[in-house]
Amino acid sequence: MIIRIEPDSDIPIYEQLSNQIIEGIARGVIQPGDSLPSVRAFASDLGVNMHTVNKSYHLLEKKGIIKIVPKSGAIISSPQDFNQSSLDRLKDEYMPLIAESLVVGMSQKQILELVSIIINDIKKN
Amino acid sequence: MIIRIEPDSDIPIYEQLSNQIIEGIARGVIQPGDSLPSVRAFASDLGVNMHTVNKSYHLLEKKGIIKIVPKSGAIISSPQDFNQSSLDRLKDEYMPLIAESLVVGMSQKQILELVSIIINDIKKN
DNA sequence: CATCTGTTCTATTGTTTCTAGAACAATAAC
DNA sequence: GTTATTGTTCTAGAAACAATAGAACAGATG
Repeated sequence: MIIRIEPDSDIPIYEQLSNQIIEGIARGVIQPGDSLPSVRAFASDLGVNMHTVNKSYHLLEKKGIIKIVPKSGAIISSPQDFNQSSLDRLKDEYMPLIAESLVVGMSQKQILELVSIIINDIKKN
Repeated sequence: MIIRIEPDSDIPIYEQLSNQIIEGIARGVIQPGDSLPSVRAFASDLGVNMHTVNKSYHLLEKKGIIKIVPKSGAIISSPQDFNQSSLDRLKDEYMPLIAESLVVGMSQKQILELVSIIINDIKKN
């Protein structure tokens, strides 16, 4: 799995990493049951600090996407295990983005099309 | 227009304010051509610092949503004035959210439904 | 036993966020 | 024309966050 970190981005490194891991799962590059590299190995690969990777893992665990088994590894959870709070959080995160899309002049159709394009782009992998 | 600021949120105040202004425009509570309160008056209303409101205004201007006319006020732009860079930025922001939705187990249909619900919720105002 | 694992602790550095106060120049109001 | 208001700019400080670094621990794996 190829991870691309941009140190000068306004998005924190630990968030970039979390997002790309999520994208990797969505694309099927990583699958439920698979385990992520150790925080040390991953940090070494990416050229970042161990604690930064650790923070990413804990963010993913908070989102319910992986399970960190101490002294063993970080394992991708099954989609079945998602809960209502994840849905509520996602809705809150969609709202400002959709509002901005409307304000910027996009129609409902255009927004749904954009979302469809992104979904299909992910799925065809 | 009612603005609700949560000082203890993990979302910065200036971003909360920007988001709610955007939502207000999307809902039609504020319209293109309308002007926003002065940074001082708004800050006083909200109980925050003038510079925080100022930062919100500049974020909105960067997004192409308002135009700050020095010594005059901040005016809501028309939707026609949006540009390609806004679209690119929005696409980048949709991506991680959609990927997470898929990972968490939502189907394409469910995602499109959620987006539709949010759009209609905004539009019916 | 030795290694590797995630965890925890202290520490430092730089950035961001928020508040604060003051001053400036141009516009608007009277 | 004077006054008040406007957004802008500057310095400054506090607090939180982001990222790095090094060390140590205890449990699992080989």
